[in-house]
Amino acid sequence: MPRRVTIVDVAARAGVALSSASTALNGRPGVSEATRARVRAAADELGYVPSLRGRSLSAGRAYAVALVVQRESDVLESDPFFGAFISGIESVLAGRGYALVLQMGITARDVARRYRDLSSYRRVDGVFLNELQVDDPRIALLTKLEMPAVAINADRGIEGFPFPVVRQDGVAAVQEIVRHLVDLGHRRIGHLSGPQHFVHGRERLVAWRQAVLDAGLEPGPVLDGDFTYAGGVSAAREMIALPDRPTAVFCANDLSAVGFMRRLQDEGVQVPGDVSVVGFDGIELGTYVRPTLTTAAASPRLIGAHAATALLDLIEGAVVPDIEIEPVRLVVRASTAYAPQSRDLRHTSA
Amino acid sequence: MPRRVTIVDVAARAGVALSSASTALNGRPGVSEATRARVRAAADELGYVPSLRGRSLSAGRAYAVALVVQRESDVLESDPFFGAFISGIESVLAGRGYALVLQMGITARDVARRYRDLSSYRRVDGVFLNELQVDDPRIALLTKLEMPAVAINADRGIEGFPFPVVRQDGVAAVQEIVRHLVDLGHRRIGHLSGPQHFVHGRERLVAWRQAVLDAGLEPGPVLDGDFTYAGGVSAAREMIALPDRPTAVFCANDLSAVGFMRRLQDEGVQVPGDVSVVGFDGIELGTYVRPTLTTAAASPRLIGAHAATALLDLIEGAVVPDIEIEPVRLVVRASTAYAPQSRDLRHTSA
DNA sequence: TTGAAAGCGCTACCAA
DNA sequence: TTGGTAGCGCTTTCAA
Repeated sequence: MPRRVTIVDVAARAGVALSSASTALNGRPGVSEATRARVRAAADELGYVPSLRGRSLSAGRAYAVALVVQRESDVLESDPFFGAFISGIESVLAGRGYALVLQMGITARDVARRYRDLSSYRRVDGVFLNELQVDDPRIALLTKLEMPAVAINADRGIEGFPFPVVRQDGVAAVQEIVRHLVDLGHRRIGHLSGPQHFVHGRERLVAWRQAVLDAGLEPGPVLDGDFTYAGGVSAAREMIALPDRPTAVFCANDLSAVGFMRRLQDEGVQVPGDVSVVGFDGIELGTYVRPTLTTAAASPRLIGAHAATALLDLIEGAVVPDIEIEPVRLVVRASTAYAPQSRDLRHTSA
Repeated sequence: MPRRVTIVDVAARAGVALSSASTALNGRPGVSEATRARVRAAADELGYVPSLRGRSLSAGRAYAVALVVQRESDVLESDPFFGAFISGIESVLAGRGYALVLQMGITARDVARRYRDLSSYRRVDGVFLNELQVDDPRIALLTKLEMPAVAINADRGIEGFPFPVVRQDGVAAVQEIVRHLVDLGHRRIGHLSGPQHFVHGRERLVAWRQAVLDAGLEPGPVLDGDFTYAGGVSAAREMIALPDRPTAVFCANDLSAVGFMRRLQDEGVQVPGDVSVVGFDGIELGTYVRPTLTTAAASPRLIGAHAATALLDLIEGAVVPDIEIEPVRLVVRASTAYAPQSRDLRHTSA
């Protein structure tokens, strides 16, 4: 195996000093155009590829960023959000010479340890802060570690949030959802919640309640969910036992909505005949089921791309403003229809 | 910010030479136990963490491995196999100080470029070779690049395959599937295929045909699929138009099976009443749909863990044998039932 | 504008 | 067993 071509070889070939070769190759000012051209030519002829390792040690950078996912091992499987998110990140990193390091942790302790290790070994130059929790301990941790980070959909209310944030508003979509249901004549609109320690779980609950109140209605029952299919199943069981059932339920995400619908149907409750169901996320699964799921379509790929751009800019010393992308939008499909009472009303009033 | 603690500090604190500190810390022979203990103590007191970068440059290793996924951006989303596979990989890497670099490419050219870049920049020490194709060009590429690799479910037939292979046999499961269908009285058993340029696509077709022949039956129609939900939908449309429909169809994977069932049901064909359907993979989605999908459950997490172990061993210079894990096993659920004719037969013969 | 040289933090070789 | 030292490949500072 031939020895690797180094910048020393390039400098020798071009007949210039090592330092000039470096300056020329990196497009830094300080060499004549003639020299620069000569060095570039030499590099090309030799097939020179800069060593990440040498550069990394010298420049004090890893040229890599990390995404730490906190999941039960099998949940990444059923959460299709990540694929598109990662793909968006990757599309940007690749073009800028950075790599994505993916790590997984089960518990919050695991995750904290992964961040600590990433930091102490200097494995990466920055991280994505995804699926934020209320008072997320990672924020203090990363601040302490002085680790550059970009947060996804952090709570809007926090003053002096220490990292740039990429946001896609979901509140307006929840309002659209509720309006859609109200327009269909629903008067008793429940919510299948996500875990309230998640920012997006809480945000959706709060937005739902507010939107229902804004419509002059009493908020329907809140069923506890956890963003999983199984959680949706249990919630349906719970709802069926309720004395005064809602005619429509807004579920905090698609996966739980699908479990919820599944169980309702298995129990003989018609969707949307008896109960309208709405999800959130816009995952493909929502089009596989019957009825197809009315939902609000987020843009994970776009979020990933913007977050990656922001993180690299931040690492490279730029001042990065918060980024707001096009809001989540309502996608009406077949799981929502006129409320049963409403049909009666229309008949009576006709 | 205090200067980082380096091995020089540790050596000074312990009152030994830099080289002895390195030797002691890495557990290499060549220092007395007393010295080793003193160095370790000094390292602890100082909170020393070895720099990956220094070590990386010096040792000529990246302490990272890569998984390059070839997908349309949105397909990773709906292919839940990867989550568990990655989780299995990660569980091993973390314990051995390696990181997983995840890259994505759309076309085969993209993917080849990613491998080349990983190699020329020495970003990683090895790669996983997943979703092998027939005469996969990556094999020659990685061989040329002298990149250590571990392949997943490579074709058994290849002599002198250049990399260690982690295998989970799927052929026996296909035989189980066909036997299961035959036992249910099916005599006309079709196949919804995967792309034939994939090793696992071809293997499942071949195994299906052989198993049907072994049962003394004529292989039913082969419907072209591509492992996607949409492919399953089209195949169902195609099958419905067929003059002589099969009473059972073995689909090359779960995702296409779900699309296939969906369309059949939308067209009024009962599953399993009119047609029994079987998938392959054992993804969670198969339990979300109705009827729940009979399938063969692979073990992506286990495969990932074994592949990671093998790859790290290989990188560290060990001779790594091929690994065979427990075969894929049939999981009977609700999408398979007695063949319609068979019911009649049983009535007549009663 | 160019070139020499000092690190970055570690491993590994070779004397002592 | 120990300690000095030469790299690994690059960036960057400082003279020339």
